[in-house]
Amino acid sequence: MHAFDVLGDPVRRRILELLAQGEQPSGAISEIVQAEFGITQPAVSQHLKVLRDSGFATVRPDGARRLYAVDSAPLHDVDAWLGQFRRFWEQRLDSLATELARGKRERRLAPTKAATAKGDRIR
Amino acid sequence: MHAFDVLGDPVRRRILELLAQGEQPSGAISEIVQAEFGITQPAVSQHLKVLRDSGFATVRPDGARRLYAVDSAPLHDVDAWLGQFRRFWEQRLDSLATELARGKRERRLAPTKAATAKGDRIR
DNA sequence: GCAACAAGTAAGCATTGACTTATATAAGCC
DNA sequence: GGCTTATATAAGTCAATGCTTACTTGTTGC
Repeated sequence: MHAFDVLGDPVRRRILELLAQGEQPSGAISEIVQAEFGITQPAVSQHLKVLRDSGFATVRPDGARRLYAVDSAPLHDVDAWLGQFRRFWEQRLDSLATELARGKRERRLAPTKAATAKGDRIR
Repeated sequence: MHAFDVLGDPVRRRILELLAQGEQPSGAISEIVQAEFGITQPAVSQHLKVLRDSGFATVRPDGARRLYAVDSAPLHDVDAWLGQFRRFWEQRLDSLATELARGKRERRLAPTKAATAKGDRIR
């Protein structure tokens, strides 16, 4: 199963969010997810299996419990794939920054009608 | 359909990769994808519809053609979600950098048996 | 040892979604 | 106007997946 398919399920995303806060036993995860999504313990266990098999989570036995933790490797891969699109929003942020800088300079020199009409506040 | 579900499909990911290189007509995309995945034109058109409906792509008519382009907003959202895990691999990179620096320093001062035994080359 | 608990597996069912072929819409061209 | 090209939509099929209930496995504590 591809990394993006794994992340396609809201339950699995929620589990990863919980694990992002640190290692947790199956039971604690199950309890929260069952409450939030209204599904049974086996259903959660099946999702944990998917996360294990796809490398998103690691398990470590602790007596009768299983402690789950995030393995960031596949998430890193996803991040890398997104990399090829990052310039799109970074570019927009840059031009926004440029725009703001220009506006600020203009206001500093001589406040214009255009600048104030757009709803910009002069600080 | 959730952003991650959209990205779950390999055909849609490929289309986005193609669009990352710039605006392109449906036909050009279709041609490539059909060749690579062995699917029909309507199948590609349906994927384009999903990308449109979910906000990943925008369309603009050009005569009989439709020019598609990436809309980065949902990709940016996905990137933001990944943000909560970024520290996991950044932390690992930091410790790797530290480790390399330590190794380099040790080798510079006095090459040890341990360092060379691990297969490290002295440059 | 055995009851209780924690977690995973099995089997079956329902839904979703990605594909196909067939068809519709609309623009380009002679 | 009528043929061709470009793209989208409709309807139907099939496989994948996420759920359920039932059951198994392994650990704890008396």
